[in-house]
Amino acid sequence: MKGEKTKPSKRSGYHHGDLKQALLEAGVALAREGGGPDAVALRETTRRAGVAPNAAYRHYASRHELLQAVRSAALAGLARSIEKELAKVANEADPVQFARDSVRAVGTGYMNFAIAEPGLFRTAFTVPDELHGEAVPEKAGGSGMNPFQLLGLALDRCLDAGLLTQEQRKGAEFLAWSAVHGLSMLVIDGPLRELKPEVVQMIGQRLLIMVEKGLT
Amino acid sequence: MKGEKTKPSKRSGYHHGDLKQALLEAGVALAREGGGPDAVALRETTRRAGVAPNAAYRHYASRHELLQAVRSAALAGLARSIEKELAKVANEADPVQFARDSVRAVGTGYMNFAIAEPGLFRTAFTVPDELHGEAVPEKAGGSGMNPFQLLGLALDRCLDAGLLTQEQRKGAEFLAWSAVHGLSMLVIDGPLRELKPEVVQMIGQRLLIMVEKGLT
DNA sequence: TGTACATCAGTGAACGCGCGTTCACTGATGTAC
DNA sequence: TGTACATCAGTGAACGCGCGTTCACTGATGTAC
Repeated sequence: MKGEKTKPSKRSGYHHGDLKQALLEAGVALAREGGGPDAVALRETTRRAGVAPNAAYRHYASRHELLQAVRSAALAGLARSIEKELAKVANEADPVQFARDSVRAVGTGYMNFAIAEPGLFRTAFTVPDELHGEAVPEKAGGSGMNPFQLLGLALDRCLDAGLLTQEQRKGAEFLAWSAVHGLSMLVIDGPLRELKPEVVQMIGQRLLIMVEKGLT
Repeated sequence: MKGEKTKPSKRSGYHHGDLKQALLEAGVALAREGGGPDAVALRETTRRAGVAPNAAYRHYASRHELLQAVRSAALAGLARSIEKELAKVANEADPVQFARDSVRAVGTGYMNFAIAEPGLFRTAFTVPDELHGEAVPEKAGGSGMNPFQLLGLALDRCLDAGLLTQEQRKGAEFLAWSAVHGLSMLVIDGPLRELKPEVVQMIGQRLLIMVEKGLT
């Protein structure tokens, strides 16, 4: 047996094994701990991976490219958080209740992630600097849907259940998303940052009710 | 006449005249042009003011303190934008319509500022790093009310007009604010960033309708 | 009104820092024969 | 199965940059007499 190779992230001599992945993980850790994208420094990332600074250039063309990978991972994490909440309501009988709960779940998963991982959340919403038409690769984990698509899914359920008209459904993503995104931001960065968690939780629920009522 | 002193921002020899103000203005310009708080570098600020780097320390204890001043100015700018919209509806007959329009005005002024001055908007919502109980000085321009207070004012009008019950009024700031803040963020930094201005404008109006309906 | 002097507001040079990136290199790996 | 060699994935040293901040200083201003 070639047992010595089974430790994937341990250095096996001169070669690393999977440096690209290790760098990505280190970058994610930095974004998480450092509270945002600025904390993802190429040098510090390589330091964490136990490698010379320039070794990163074998796998990423620049610091910016590494950051985009981290951003992608952060977005995937957000998606996973939403999916986790969605899974809880996956088997409902009443389609109307099902649709309502789905929208709620998306909002809850979104805000949960923002509060639990503010650094990654901020990183996920960093503007990609050069906005050349990127097709959103969205690799890691889960269903492969991004947060926006998951919200669309939940709203489609409202449409199917007759909660929303075609007219109302159109562009509803933007409205619901805005509300949830805004509260998340205000809680982690803004003036609501020192509110107690249970208060935030309550406001979050009221916000979702407002969205439900306001959309129809 | 002492006409030589009338040019306030022109250097009058060794002494500057009003360096503190000049630094603040340069800092605001940097935040505006650079797209956010990171662009407010102390050295660059002094360079703009035509002064040695360390001269800044006569007026601000640190880069951080300068940044807080810039942040304060940005917040004041936001308040002014809201007040501008509020002023348009100041003289209404029907109190219900007046109240509705007031809330709309606050939201519109808020979003207008975010879109017109994204750099200042981002700076306004930078976390003050050390969150020692700052009493929000809120000096410059206008009524002296901050954006949050202006929103509260508009919502009070809804309460007065009978649009909102006491129960509904409570904490309504957070809900309305979240929606408007979220759309602003998504438009300037997020996935809605390449939407055409007229589309954004329309979504903004729909969002405000949603808030109105959702709050009651 | 004129002078002495303390105070204020600026200068100039230097510090150490961490950063992203480039260069020429070398150790390890895998493939052809 | 053994060896030659191209390729790959790392090293080590150095670059220039802009930053925030500190130091000892000096020019300008205002006040007391």
